[in-house]
Amino acid sequence: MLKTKKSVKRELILAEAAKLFKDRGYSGTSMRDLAGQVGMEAASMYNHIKSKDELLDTICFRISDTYISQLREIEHTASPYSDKIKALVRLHIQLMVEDSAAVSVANHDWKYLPEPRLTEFKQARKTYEKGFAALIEAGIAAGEFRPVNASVALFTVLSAVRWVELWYRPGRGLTAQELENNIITVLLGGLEQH
Amino acid sequence: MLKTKKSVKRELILAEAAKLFKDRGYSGTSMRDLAGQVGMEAASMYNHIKSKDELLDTICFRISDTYISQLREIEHTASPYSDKIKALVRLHIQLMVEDSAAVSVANHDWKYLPEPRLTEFKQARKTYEKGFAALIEAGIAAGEFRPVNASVALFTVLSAVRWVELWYRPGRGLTAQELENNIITVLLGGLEQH
DNA sequence: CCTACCGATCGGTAGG
DNA sequence: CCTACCGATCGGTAGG
Repeated sequence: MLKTKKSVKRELILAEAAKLFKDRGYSGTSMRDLAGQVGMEAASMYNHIKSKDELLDTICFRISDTYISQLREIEHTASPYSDKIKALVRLHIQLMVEDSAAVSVANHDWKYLPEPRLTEFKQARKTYEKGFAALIEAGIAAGEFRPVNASVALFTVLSAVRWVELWYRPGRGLTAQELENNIITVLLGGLEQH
Repeated sequence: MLKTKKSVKRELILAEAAKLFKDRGYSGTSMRDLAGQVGMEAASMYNHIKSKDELLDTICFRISDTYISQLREIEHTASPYSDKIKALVRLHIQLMVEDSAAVSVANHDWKYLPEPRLTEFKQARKTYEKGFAALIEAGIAAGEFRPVNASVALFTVLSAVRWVELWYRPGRGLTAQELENNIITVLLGGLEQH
């Protein structure tokens, strides 16, 4: 019972931390800022968390774990490579729309992770990128995709999805579905008419 | 003579500041870190600069001025819209390759600008985005581009170019030319075969 | 361009 | 969960 209440408070702190880290950056956010947002004194938060570093660590690795487990699932489906790539693009957009603060922190503030977690995070990201690139290369080998440089295609696709976090506001004209469809059209079909 | 030497030193400080801000963020970089990189004491830098804020301001507005003046030039050329978009994509990639630290700071740390410069920077960015989006819409109206949502296409293109700053290292397999050509192929032609 | 230093704020702990 | 407080570090200034 007590344990449950504490973990609820801990989740609240994590959620507010993600928002503040997104808006002001990890270094730009003080534990007193965060405490104010949560509604307690800075010292009191240390009953729920170990340190500022630990907040960043939890936020970053939850996101990277999600990406990697979803990639594994998609790898094991039997469908065309273009469908696999589309599914990954939709995954990125959905996560960004659902949990934009945490995704943003994992994208920008991971560099403040202290060792050895910094190295572990970079390795997780590399694992994900290699799996994604392998799908693109397989798609090229299968004749589904143009013979572009797979790394360039990978990063073009991955990054094309990242400004969603900066400008997309749900309910301002465009639904998440329309957003997905438009981005996939540009990335898979290209801007030009054929 | 003295004036020249001072401005040379000032440019050195600006260049090192851009590198540190890129690597550690604006808030994560102390004036003592920067002084160490430049080779003087923190207090001595204030003979060349006014404040830490002023460094950020100069870096950010130099970049936004460059983008806007180049956009104006491209707008006034008489060429197909797809060529105009390609020229803008090449401009982004070239600036990123040539001056990746400053571009990175203008992309990520502008939010630490103090008012009223923060508002001015946002306005400059909006001006650029509107000009870029207008070219995409004109291209759609002219039948050159698919009828996608122009805002989505704009941000997909703009952001597709941003991971260049994170992973591209000159002379590691890919030249800047090959990079440009591959990115343009994916964005304009699409990943899928047609 | 340096030494010496300012007040403010940082992440975190002690003790209740 | 709070008050009180720690040593460290921050951006910046005075004065030479």
